[in-house]
This record gives sequence, C-alpha cells and structure tokens, in this order.
Amino acid sequence: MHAYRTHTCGALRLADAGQSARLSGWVHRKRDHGQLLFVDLRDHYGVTQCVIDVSSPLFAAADALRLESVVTVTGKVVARSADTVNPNLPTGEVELVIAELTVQSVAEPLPLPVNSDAEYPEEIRLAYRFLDLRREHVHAHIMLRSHVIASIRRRMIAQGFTEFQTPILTADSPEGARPYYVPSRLHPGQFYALPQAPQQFKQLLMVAGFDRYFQIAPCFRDEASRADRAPGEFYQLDFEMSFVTQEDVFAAIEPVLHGVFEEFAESRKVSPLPFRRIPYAEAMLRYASDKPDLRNPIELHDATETFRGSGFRIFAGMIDSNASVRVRAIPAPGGGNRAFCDRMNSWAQEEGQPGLGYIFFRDGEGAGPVARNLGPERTEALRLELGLKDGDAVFFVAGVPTTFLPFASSARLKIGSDLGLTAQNCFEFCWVTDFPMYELNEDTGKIDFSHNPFSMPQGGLEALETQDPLTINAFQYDIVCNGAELASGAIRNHRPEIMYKAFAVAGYSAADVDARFGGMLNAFKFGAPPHGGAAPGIDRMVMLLADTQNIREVIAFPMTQQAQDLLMQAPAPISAERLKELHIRLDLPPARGPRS
RNA sequence: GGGGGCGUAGCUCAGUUGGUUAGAGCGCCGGCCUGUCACGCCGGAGGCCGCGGGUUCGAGUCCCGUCGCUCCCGCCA
Repeated sequence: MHAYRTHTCGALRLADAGQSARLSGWVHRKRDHGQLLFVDLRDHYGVTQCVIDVSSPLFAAADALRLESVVTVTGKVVARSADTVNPNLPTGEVELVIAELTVQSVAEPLPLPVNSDAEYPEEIRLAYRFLDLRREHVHAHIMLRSHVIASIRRRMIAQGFTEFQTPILTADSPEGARPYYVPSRLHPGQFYALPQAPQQFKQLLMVAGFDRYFQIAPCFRDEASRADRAPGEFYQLDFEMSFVTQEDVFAAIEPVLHGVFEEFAESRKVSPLPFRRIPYAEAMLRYASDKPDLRNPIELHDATETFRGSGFRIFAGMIDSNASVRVRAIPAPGGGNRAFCDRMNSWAQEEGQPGLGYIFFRDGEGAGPVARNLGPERTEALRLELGLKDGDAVFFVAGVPTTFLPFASSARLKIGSDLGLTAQNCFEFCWVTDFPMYELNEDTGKIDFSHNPFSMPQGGLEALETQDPLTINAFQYDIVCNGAELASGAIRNHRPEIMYKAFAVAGYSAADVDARFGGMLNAFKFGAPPHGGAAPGIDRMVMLLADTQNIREVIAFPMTQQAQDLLMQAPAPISAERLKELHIRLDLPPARGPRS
C-alpha cells in the first residue's frame, strides 16, 4: 500500500465499500460524541468522513488531534446506513473506519479558521495566506485562475499564436506609469527597469517576423492600487499580430474571450459574437463613459436644444454663457414618482452636485419644477423623443462635458441598479473604438497623447499635417465587459515618418523621439510589417468570472493596498554590504513606512 | 498628495438622550454525550471600547488630534 494514500479525499464512492483504503489530508473538522468521533479529512480534492469509536486504542490520539494537523489514516471503507448518508458530499455515501493513524504534521492553534468562509481581517489572511488559501472560496478562485489561463493558452495557440517570453530586467519605457527600478551591480549608478508591459518587445517580435505573438505577461507599475487594481504587479494576455487591420485583431481575439467566458460562465449569459462596436464619441454621448456597462439599458440623450432659451433659467443661462455647455437627459423608466426623484436628488447632493433636475410623468403630463419652468410643449416633445410614459422619469445633468460626464455616468448606473433595470447574471461585451489621438491638457493648455503614442492615427501622415489634432482619431480600441475595461489595444504606428510627426504634434522633437524610442524606431527603419494587438487583463477576467470585486481574491499571494507582502515581509531593508555592492548610499533619513 | 467610511472580546457585530457591573453569536478552554456532518447540552475564561488630549459630576457614546484599515479622487491603458 502506498505510504500516504490509495485514494484522494474526494475519491471514495459506494462501489469502494468493503475495500481497505489509505487517505492523507488535513483535519478539517471533528465531531466528538464522547464514545464516537467523526473526523472530516480534507485535501485538494475533497472531504471524506472518517470515524473511530472508543473501542479503538487510537481513540484518544484521534480525539486529541488539532484542526489542520496533517494525518494519514488507513482502514476499511464502509457504506453508510441510509439515514446517515450525507447528500451534500460527493463521498457522502461512505466513510472510512480508522484502523491506523499517523500524524504527519501537528498544527498549532489556528490564527484564522480554515473550515469556514466567514469574513476575516485581510491583514491576518495575508500574513497567513497559506492557511487562507486552504479555505474553500480562495482555493476555488486560484484554481479558476489557473484553468482560465490554461484555456487562454489553448485557445490562443489554436488561433495560430505563439507564446514568447520577454525580459523582466529591461529599460525604462516612457509609457506613463511610474516604473520599478533595479540597481545594476556591474554598472555603477545605472538601473534596470521592470516592464510596465512588454509593448516594445512584442512590436520588435513583429518586426522580427514571428507574425502572431502572445504571452501571459507580468507587468509592473509603481502606482496606487484600487479594489480592482493590484499594486506593483499584474498579468495581461499580451498579444500582437502582423499584417492586420483592426477588424482582423477583433476577429482573432473575440473567439478566445468569448470561448473562455462561455467555458467558465456557468449559468451566466455571454454576449454573442461578434461583440458590439461603439465608437468612443458615441459611447460618451449615450453612456457618458468610455467603458459602458451594457447590462444597463439606459441611454442618455442630448437635450441641449430643449433647454436653450427655455424658461428653465439655470440651464438656459449656462447654455448661453458657454458654447461648450451641453445638457444630457437620463431616462428612468419606472422612476416616475416624487420619492424616487427626491432620493436621486439627495444622492446627487451627497456626490457634491448642486442637485439633479428631473421631470416625472403622471396623469398624461410632466410634473416637477423643471417641467413647470420648461412648459408643457417642450416637456411633451422631450417625452416623445425619449419614448417615456406615465410612471417614468427623466433626469438632467448640464455643464461642460469633461466635468459632468463622470457624474452623468454614475447617475446612469445608479438609476439602472436602483430601478432594477440592470441585467444580472450576464457578461455584456463591447468594443469601444476610434479613441481620440490627442487631448487638451487643461492645466498646461498643450496637446497630449490621449492614450498610447504608439497608435496609428486615422488618416496617417496627411491627417497629422492637415487636421486639427483634437479631431484626429487613432486606431485605438478598448474591450469592455460589464463596465470594466478588460483590454486596450491599437493598430500600431510602424512608420518612422508618421511617428516623428505624431510626436511633433505633441511637442516632442525628433531628437526626443530618438532618445526615448530609438531602439524600436531603428527597427522600423529595416522593414516593419503593419501590426496591432491588445492586452486583456488576466486578473480582471478572473474577477469577473469569480464574481468578486476584490482583486486580492484571485491572486495567490497578493500584496496589501500599501504594496507590502505581509507573508514574505517585502519590501525590506538590505544589508550595508549589499548596498555597497550596488553602489547605493542611503543619504536620506529612513522614511517612516506606512507600517514600520 | 486629497476626500469619505470604519476602529467595542481571538472573529463578526449590538450598545438607546452622555448615566450603575459593556452584551450577543461564532471561536477557545473544561465537563457530558455511540450516528454526527455548521453535531448537541452544561459551565468557564477572555475587554486600556485603536491611541493621546479635552468638555462634563459622569464619556464606548460629544469635541480636537493622532495611528491603522478600507473605498474613492489624483495617478494608472
């Protein structure tokens, strides 16, 4: 008989009754009946009930076992009587009668309960992550992550992609985020940077003729974390393709994402292929967001003309005084009562807004202060345009778009969820396309890249030379699922002359461009294929599939919000010798850490 | 860097208008129990109410400061 086990703790069935078996695992739970003891033994595969009574010489030893000790038990598998079968357990028709017991590893009293998924302070969970990972939910999430990644690999390879590894110790790349640096021992005063993304390497692989690249790529960014954004490091499905249009990129990755989500969606619906394409400008108009949650059916309408010169002086005055002011109407089907409208208004004030204007429809007409000031004709025209009826409401936000859009988006989401309009148990995908190439920096008044400077401007060199830069779109796209940005991508700019011009528009000289992107630009001077790609976030995908809001639930060994590893104690000081070797002298007094 | 929320037993939380000895469930410890499976029953231990200051006859409760956690803004494809 094998030293540790003949079966896993999830394996035994009624058909095994009568055999001898050996199981190894953790003491999950004990039920002590005085003369009779049940021990639930758990491993990765499941739980099996083991039983021993007072007639056994091992009874006292079994009784004394502490939870989470590791033991090996050997004995006969017996069928449970009909009234003691546990239908909730795959192994619940049998139990193992303990005849031999070996304690492989004794567990001390536990700092957190393993046999319960009850909430526990995150600090303790992270410091004892090896225990936390034994718990059912987290264990399942990490397994889901692994299965998702395996599915992605399989599907990418089936689509003709090849997996590559790119350097972790590399050069700083000016992509926006703050990089992590690693001091060089051999080159005093010089530093490697950890990649924020393998962006330039994957483009170089295209120049090298590999045609279709992918990587489950670690990315490093020294930026503040969020509930859905891990500090320090995260993983992307990074991919790139040669000789492709934007539609070719969509056609290659859609079946992968759709397939992965279908595979792990369980009962949840996944948007059919092809995913909807929504131009950026339309997304901002209809959803006030570049990552619309399409589970929510509400669409905004422009109502600027309805209010221009109207009796509703606040909006009419704003429109007259500033040509860029717009009014957006947010329909709220079923929200047509004063209680709901007042509640929304209070919410808006809590959000720091002056309030939230509304009209609600009853008895065949519009009610509320806005309707009174607007007058019956304009109110009725608006009602018809929005397709509203008695019992519905409409809310209004007004101002300069860049200022009011984030609030309008929040209001849309809140109305959808408060009125129960937002669909549940589904994954609603869309592409948001045609992002602007440039944007106006409101602080400096200068023109900045609005996304990735490597994107190809629509219209190419001619557009850069002739158009107002703020009207130029890029072949730049996002993939959005349930209001979360899952990926960003682009058709890249592979033409040096267009690259120099694109940077010139944003105020960079040719020398600047050479200094910052010399390596990649140089490669483009020796025959570069047109290419493009994207990089869906792995952690985000698993979060959606695991239906969790917290990214730390889908990472085996996450850091805290303050980017500390409580298990391995990182970051940590290093010895004076090591510092010297790295040519580093700590001149500044030690800064007090977040928790020193 | 800025804003919001939270901080009471090991854990989750309750604690009224400022008023006697700060409670419950879970966990832990002890006892009982031969068919449980979140076993059950009895008993017990366990509290600087985050920390410091203030107001008050009296503070878990009100005020100020501070520390920690968390969420958001900035930032971040």
